[in-house]
Amino acid sequence: MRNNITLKELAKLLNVSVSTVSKALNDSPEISQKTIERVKELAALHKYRPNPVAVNLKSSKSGTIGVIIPNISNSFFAKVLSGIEAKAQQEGLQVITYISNESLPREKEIAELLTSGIVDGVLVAISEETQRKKEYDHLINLVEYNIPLVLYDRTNLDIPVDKIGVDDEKSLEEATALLLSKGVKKIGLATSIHHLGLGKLRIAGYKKALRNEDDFLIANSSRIEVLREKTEKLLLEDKVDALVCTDFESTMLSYRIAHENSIKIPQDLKIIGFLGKELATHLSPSISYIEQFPEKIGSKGMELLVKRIKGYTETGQTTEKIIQTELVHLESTVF
Amino acid sequence: MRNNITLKELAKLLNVSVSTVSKALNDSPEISQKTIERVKELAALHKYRPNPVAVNLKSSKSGTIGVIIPNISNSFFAKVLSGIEAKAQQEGLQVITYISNESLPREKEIAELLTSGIVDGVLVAISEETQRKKEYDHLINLVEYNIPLVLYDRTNLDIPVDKIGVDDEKSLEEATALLLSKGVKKIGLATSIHHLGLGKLRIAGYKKALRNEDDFLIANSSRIEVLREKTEKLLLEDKVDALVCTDFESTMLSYRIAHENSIKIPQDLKIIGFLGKELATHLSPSISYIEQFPEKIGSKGMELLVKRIKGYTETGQTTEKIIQTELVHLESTVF
DNA sequence: CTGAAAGCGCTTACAG
DNA sequence: CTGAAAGCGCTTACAG
Repeated sequence: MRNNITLKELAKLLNVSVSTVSKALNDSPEISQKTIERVKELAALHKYRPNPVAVNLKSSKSGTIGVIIPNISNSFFAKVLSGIEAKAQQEGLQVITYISNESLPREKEIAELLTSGIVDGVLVAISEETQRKKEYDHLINLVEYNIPLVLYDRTNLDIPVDKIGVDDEKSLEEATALLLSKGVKKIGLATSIHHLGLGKLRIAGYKKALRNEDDFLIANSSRIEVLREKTEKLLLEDKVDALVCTDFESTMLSYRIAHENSIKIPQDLKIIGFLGKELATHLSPSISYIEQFPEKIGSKGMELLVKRIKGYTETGQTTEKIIQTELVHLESTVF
Repeated sequence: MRNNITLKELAKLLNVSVSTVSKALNDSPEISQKTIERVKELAALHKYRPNPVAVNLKSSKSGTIGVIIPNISNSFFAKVLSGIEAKAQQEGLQVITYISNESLPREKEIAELLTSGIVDGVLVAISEETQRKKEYDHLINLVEYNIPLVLYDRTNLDIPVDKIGVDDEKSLEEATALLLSKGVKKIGLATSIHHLGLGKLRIAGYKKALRNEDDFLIANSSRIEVLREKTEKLLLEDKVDALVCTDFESTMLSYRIAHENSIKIPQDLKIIGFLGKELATHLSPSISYIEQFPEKIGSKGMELLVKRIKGYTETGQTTEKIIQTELVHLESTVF
């Protein structure tokens, strides 16, 4: 049953004033070396730690940043959080996590909460619903409250804040182009996220690489059974030689359908998908995937935010960073 | 460029004292209905929100709880966090996330940080290194600082705090027993976590079900290549009819080895593994798995913590809860 | 029913 | 070099 000692108590023990103790602990040049030493010694002895809440009240800084995550069970976001956390630790900042569960109302609630000054800055990946309904007032509101804001991953919305994203279009364009360069003729695309901004960009990349509209072979549905039918058609009727998949669901489904129909990967079918490294490498055969470096997105996003908080960035000027993706070749694209 | 209005400013605008405003907003019976209405109206107009930092300083509560997570990329922990978050939201609490990366030094740092009273309570799953070295002083220290502490998931250590865990031994015992009851003869076990408390318990469950030592067929190694060799031996030489796997790594590896050697699942080999639902159902064939209900662990853990914080639990008395696991049958155990 | 005062634990401009 | 005082934004026992 221990209690944290306060400045006041320390001062009493030392027979000096609270101000002197405070200054000594902060290495103020106003205080003599001797006093500084005396104070620090006793402070260490009693394991004094400044009450962060009181410090925050004085400085009107909370020393914490808020992170809004659409879905933490998505390993992409879990890794982004990991990157954010690591950087925060370096900076001596705390991370408060908010999970929006892809819900706009929840996101609004969170944003509302954050206007009370509970955090010094916010990192947001907007929810699916927010993307669909294009309602950004709650985010703009944060900016008006002078709360530094950085958008990560889901950045294709037009509000003037710092952004850190992935070049989603380019990622699938390059993947598709690579298959073409290897002489693959029929390349299909499977997607369960065509209705999201993210999915649209990835599909656009695929189309850009193929150029000719007649070559587009797309299976799209957010309903798994429909997507299954469409993908089966691609594999069995159109007999595609390769499939690029825009997300976990479509990647795993394609893999499953191939297996069920004894279509051999990579001999009969190449696959490139979006999966985390652990999963992609552990599948059999392993699946070539597009690495997005989520930890890097987290840490770079945090960097942008810290600059903003410290006022290094000019107001009225925003930065947009793109983390380049990388196609990782595994067994599913062996030629 | 908006700024949060303070009680003082509100008081000036209303020509009443700060105390009156404060009491009115808190529906104090000391204040007349008329004044309460006037105050609330203006507060709403100016979107007044109490500065949480100041409130915390008065109440010496931070309104936040800390969660120490060994590894957020592990989807089990991500889901636990999700459960914690959901419950925290109900309780109006903030969640500060700390990732220990399975490191004891980092865990100590975090614990040290938390003694400053930055949080009202802590949920901890200890790191692997902490488990191995059995160093718990930093946790005991938290208790001595009167910071309510709840251990989740990794709970087999002897310190007197509330715990919320999984019955790891029973989970594999039941899984193994089920296979036996279906007439499966040779049941092997693959594990990459035999050196961890968790792994030991799961292995103990397997042994308990089999009873006879001569029947134990175990492939264990934390080095993937060694585990591969041992598991191959189990499959190709010992010709086991079923494999129970204690973790992601061993489950995926077994699956992969079976595939490489054209061993048909479930015809030639049944598999029961530890995987998240999404992955287990999306594999082809899908893998029967042991559901641990991580969200429930999170929310129940949070419940224990909240009770402790509110002082509903008697000091000196600790609760230990176990969340029952459930074997989910998918294609890999079709008979 | 309303307000002045003290105080939560700290920092800092100012005086001595 | 040290200390008294004011103040960060709030709450609450006490007086009127």
